[in-house]
Amino acid sequence: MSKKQNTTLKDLALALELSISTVSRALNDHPDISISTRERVKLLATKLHYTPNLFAKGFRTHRTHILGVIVPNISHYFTTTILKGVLSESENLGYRVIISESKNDEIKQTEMLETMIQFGVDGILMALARKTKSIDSILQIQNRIPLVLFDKVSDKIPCTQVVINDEEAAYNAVEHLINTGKTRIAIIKETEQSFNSRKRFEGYLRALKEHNLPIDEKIILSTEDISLNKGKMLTNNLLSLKNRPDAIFAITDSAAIGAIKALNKFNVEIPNEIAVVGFSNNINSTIINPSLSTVDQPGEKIGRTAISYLIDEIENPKETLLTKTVEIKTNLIVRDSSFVP
Amino acid sequence: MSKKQNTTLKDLALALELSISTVSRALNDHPDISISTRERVKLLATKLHYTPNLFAKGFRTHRTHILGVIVPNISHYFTTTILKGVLSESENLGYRVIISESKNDEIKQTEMLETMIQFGVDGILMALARKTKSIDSILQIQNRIPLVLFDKVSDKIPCTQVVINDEEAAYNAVEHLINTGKTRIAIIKETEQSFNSRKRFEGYLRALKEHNLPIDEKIILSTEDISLNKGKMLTNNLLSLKNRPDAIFAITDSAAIGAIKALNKFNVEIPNEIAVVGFSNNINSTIINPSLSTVDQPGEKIGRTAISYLIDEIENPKETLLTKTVEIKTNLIVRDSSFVP
DNA sequence: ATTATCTACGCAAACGTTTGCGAGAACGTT
DNA sequence: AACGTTCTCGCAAACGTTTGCGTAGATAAT
Repeated sequence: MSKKQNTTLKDLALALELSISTVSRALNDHPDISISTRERVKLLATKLHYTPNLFAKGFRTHRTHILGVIVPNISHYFTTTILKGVLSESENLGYRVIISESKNDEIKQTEMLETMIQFGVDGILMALARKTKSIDSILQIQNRIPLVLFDKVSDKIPCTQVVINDEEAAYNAVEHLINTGKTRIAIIKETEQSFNSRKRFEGYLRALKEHNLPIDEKIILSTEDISLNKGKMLTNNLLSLKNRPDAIFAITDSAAIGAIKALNKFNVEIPNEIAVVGFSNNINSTIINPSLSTVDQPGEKIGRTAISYLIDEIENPKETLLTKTVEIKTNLIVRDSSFVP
Repeated sequence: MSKKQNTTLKDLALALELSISTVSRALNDHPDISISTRERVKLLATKLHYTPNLFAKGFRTHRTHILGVIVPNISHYFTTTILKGVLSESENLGYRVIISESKNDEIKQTEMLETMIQFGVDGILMALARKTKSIDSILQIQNRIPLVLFDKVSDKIPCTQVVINDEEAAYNAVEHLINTGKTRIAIIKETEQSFNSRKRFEGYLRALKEHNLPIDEKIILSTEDISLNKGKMLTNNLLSLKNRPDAIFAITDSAAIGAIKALNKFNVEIPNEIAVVGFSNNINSTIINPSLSTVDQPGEKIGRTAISYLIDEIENPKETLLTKTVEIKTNLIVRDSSFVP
């Protein structure tokens, strides 16, 4: 009904007795326009609540100021903290974000890349779906628009990648256990060689080696799809060992919580008999009893830096694509599951 | 480098020796164009991977096929399940979604409404920020584009609102406690009269009345900002009562978990001495020990129906704005915190 | 005085699509 | 044979913005 016509450049031009092009340049601070007229134009523009028509603009400049973000699963708490950073940073820099879930489905993932490009996003930020094989479609995206990877990354894709220092974080976690007097530390990890799992395992190994502790295959457990239940089951296996471990480092919080549940069930004293450390700082980690020691991943910071790199690449296009890994520091949060007063 | 020019209507027209307008109409199934040419055009279009330039299109039609979604906090698990539904349904119907967080800040909320409109969204879906006062700005939005509310709604805004049947859900939860033999049921709710809290309280009262149980003000507890810690504190209060309750109905899972933590601390047997029921079916509800009985809110369904109503309004504009409340059924999940074999 | 340089602005095309209007061809009607 | 319809299609304008180019006037250089 109230058609609330937005004011356009034409309106401003008419009112100021200038040409449309001059008004446009004035608003964009083009040096061809004298300072005085620039100010005159801007004054009226704000007075009339002029806001540029984003379509006409994007239509001309092929820039939409919209970013695409693809995550495997939006319900993971860690993901949402990243999204918080993504949203706030991009809004600060004048961009909006459209989000999609790949559900760890590679087909869907490439579909999304396509439609996002079709929707004209200026750049894409994504965490790879599990077991992403066909790098091709992703590489194709790259000579269309900038791409930045985070969390789930791949060194086969030449772009900037924002991750945490998995290896060091795991090293610190295991070292912490060693410092509390533990000498036989089990690990629960993924079989499937995900980037994160591999790095964390390396950190685990380095910590043991540097502290001259033996590495025992029997307490290095792997599972295909790591989860709370798998954590439980594998912990049961550990408990049935003749030579039980005195600590468990689980590569993910859910597995760690499963471990605690299993230990609780068999009345194993935590952390005295067996300590537990997880990874991610889920909300759950304070719900479980005893509360879980874990590696905190600063999600917001990851999101913010990933976005800032992406926007930088959009606004200052580089000639060559190169892999650049940005590592965000994590920090260990010690709680009751590993705390020895 | 490889400028990968997208094919345009012009290209098709040239190749087919037709005019641009005919090609356009053919692709849009305009009756003026003969079926045979329509097919010819479409064939070549798919062969050449023609995809319409969304900007030019939006520029002309003032339609972007982008929806705006505003939520108070993206990190709430319940919110993410809703978003799952929102994303999948809108993608099915050919729309994309841009998401923003209001952080329960009313100022930010109205800002976001503004910039979303500026970005040309076709419609907006939102959950109100807590204590939203100035309905004005929202009403203003409404005569620009369609608006649908979900979860946190207000009957002062004439639009369709998708919510759960709070009253009935609470009724069922309390009735369940009564059926297990409980007769003195406390409630932990919000003071601030949020829509949800009020409705759930009404359900609580109705359940007691219909089962001829007395209503005792001393076990009706309220808090301004409901949380895990508040749940703990209020439960401590309940425990210090001479006449303790034999069950607690907390209006939110976090408060219920706080209650369980407090009960565990004082070695109160759950559910025999005091049973607990929460509301939301957080992930946490299975982490806590004993596991929490709670009301499951089908987030995905809420998201999907909200989106489908929104898109319907976009594609079939109504003349008059009217309040229409759509209630989604919940169901009670009984776990150990209230289960009596 | 003539020419070159600079400043400040306007003209008009272009981006790709949709759409009102008009018009030729084919057909049937009288 | 003249006329009215219907079916297909093309012409051209329009959406709001950016931008290459042109240019009038002012200033500086020769």
